Amino acid sequence: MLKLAKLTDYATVLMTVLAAEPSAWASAQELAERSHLSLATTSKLLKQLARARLIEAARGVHGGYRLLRAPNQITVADVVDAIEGPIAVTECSSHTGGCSIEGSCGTRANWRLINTAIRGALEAVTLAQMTAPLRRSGSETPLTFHPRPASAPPARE
Amino acid sequence: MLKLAKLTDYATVLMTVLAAEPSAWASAQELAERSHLSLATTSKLLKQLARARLIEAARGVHGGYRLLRAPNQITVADVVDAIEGPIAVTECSSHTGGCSIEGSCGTRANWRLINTAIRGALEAVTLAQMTAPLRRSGSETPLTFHPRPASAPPARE
DNA sequence: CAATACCGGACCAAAAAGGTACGGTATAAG
DNA sequence: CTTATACCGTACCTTTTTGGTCCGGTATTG
Repeated sequence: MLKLAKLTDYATVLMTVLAAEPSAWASAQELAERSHLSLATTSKLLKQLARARLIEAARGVHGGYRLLRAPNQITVADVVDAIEGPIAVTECSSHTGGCSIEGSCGTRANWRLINTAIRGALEAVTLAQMTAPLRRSGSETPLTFHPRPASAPPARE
Repeated sequence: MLKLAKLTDYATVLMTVLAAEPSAWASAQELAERSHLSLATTSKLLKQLARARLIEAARGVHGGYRLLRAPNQITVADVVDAIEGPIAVTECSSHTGGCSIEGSCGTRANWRLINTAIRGALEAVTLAQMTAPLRRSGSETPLTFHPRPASAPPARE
């Protein structure tokens, strides 16, 4: 468990499809086909992604959607935020109050840390990396977690 | 979002309560009171934790529960596993098959990495740390994520 | 044998997630 | 200026998951 919503997963698929041709407009219809999702679901997700300002929308005959930032400037964390809202592993890991044992519970701070670490893991992977089949530099390539995703990985263009 | 179940949160509370006196037996009744949870819910969770071999149970008049390992040998990941089952951020991040776009989707490997990183974050925090109010060595203490925790491996049995 | 306590499920209600539908509005072509 | 395309907003419904409770059974102690 500790899984994220299916729709979030779908959203990342859509985003990677969009990342394949960053500057071209693609209609919801097209994207639905390419991602093997229903048009209705696709539309719903695209709307949410547009509202979160990850993609931009254009109406009209030749309208559609396209990324608003370069694939290496969009992280998985961005997509999760867009669909599920801010990450909060536990009730108390983000906002205070609402927990009945607030006073006696000394674990809040630790949850916050865990939360931050998880977010870091999601921020460490960009769309550009998701589209690339993963360069393997060994048998297993552990995901190194840098608090800030600084450098741009080699986009396959 | 990306939150873990409330019951998992409760379970960690129970575990920290147990960690306060690692060698003493405590009945479900007692634990329920100390954790401010209902007896029914407490029992259910304790049963699951016992089945996962994180705690041991003793029946009879002076029975109860207690930790099966030292507080610094039990991680948050263990508790999550016990209550929610193995961590799997997406459908495809653990087992193969079942995904309709399995073939065309090049993101599986990356999800696996993200999954591993998240698990690492959960494995990096032990019960002992959860009970301690967190030693702060600065303004903010970021949780350093080591892909492989050297000193305290999870090693479930 | 009686009181204490854990064991194993079944069960249910509430909440969340997944998915669909529909009336509305902007754009561009003819 | 009409029409076809395509996004927009939101309401709606169905299914699944989650949270929580209850009960009959078994082991242990005195």
